[in-house]
Amino acid sequence: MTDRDVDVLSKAPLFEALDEQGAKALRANVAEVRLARGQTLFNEGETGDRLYVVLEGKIKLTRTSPDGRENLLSVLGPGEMFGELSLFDPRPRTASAVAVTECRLAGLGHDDLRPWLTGHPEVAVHLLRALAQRLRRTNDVMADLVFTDVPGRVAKALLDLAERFGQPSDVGLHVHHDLTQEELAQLVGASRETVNKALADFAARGWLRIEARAVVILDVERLRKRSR
Amino acid sequence: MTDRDVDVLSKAPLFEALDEQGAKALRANVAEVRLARGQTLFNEGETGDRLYVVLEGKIKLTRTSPDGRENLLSVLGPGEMFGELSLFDPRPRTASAVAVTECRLAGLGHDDLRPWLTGHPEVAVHLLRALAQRLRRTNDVMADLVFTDVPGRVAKALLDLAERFGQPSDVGLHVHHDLTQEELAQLVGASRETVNKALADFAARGWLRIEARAVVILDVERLRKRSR
DNA sequence: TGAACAGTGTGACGTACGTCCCACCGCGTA
DNA sequence: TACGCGGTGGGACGTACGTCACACTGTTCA
Repeated sequence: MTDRDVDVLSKAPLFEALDEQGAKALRANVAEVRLARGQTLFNEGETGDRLYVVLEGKIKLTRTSPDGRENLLSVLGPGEMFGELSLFDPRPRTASAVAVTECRLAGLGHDDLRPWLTGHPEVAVHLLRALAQRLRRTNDVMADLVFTDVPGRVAKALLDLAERFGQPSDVGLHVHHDLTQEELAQLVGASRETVNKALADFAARGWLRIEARAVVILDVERLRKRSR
Repeated sequence: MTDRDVDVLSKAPLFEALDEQGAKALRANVAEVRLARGQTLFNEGETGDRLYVVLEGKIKLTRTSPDGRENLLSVLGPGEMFGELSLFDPRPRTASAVAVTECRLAGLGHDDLRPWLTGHPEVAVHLLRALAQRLRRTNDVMADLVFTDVPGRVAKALLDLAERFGQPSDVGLHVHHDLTQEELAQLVGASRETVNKALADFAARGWLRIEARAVVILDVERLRKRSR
């Protein structure tokens, strides 16, 4: 594990609560996992009690409806944690995890983590806070599904991705989200075609430029306005 | 606090992890709150760090969109907990709590609870599990919003309410949900009119009977099938 | 060099559901 | 008795968005 990895890990809610010594001890238990683009880490319905933190690359969490349609819960980048639900609540996974780009993950098993939860209350409290934040975010997304139209949701999704993966440049805010328009559509709960049209419309207005698996946001303010 | 209240409280995830002695000690800190139908306990945007458990009656959690439209997150009955997000993650409340029926609540403040979180790891772990379950449920609801049509969501909502508030009788499963059709509509993310039509359709098919703020489910199986 | 394929761009068409209406019913209050 | 008022029932109409269809591009693999 590189220094950079250690740095990324320390930003995850799980490690935030630990002092240098504790973090070091916990790090000793992580198993590193590497995935190629498109490779799946685990599938909906499987049992599993491992939690992961993204070290490098991007992972998507997806659900499949009975009739085979897909729904993208979220896209996670470096420092973000997932898979913890099955750890706190021992049930089959309710989502699949698939690599959006080549990526490296830090994995921690139930047995490695349990002593930290029971022996270090600060850790549990930090995790409670992290889950509470997630619940809030999820409720926000739900409200958007009900109240906001597809272009609005696309705008919001882009801004969210920009916040986490965006890189400012002289020409605009470069968001290399690595998602196909199909995946973007699954993320906002719409069809690929309507998402495409929304993007084309934004581009025609000069708010952004479309690139392969990326957009360059030219007018953040307009986009933000459209998202509400 | 009556014996019945003690019984109800003990089913809340917060108390589940405690032994008889611990539960007794924690109960000593609860403040009882009474609300009349329609009365609001707290509002979106307010600060607050109290957690509540419903002792009797029903509470709804609602969010209001910027343009004034309402969204009903959930309806909670006896034994169910709410308001804990602001306790774990100290931010303004993101939903309002309003009494759907006359009701009584047990309230616990941050200061009363903190020692239990840090001193009794089982409590924190139980709460983590409760939040994980909530997150799973919320994700389910989100998937329904994307994939299921309004009648399907209505069917699902009724079955969910039936599971929690339903009382079997000779004629059918009596679900006294205490919600107006408007509230039901806000719960499933649809307009009052379409929910009404869905209900009328179900009734015409003989799957249920509509009553004031209640339904009697006559054919659970058909309704379940329709919900998928 | 071409064939196959994944991803994108765009138009035509159908429909589920929202909005706008109004009628009706029961209930409390003047 | 009449009058509002909150809630329900249900029709007419518009539209956002899904589905289908097809053309176009760039990339990979014979």
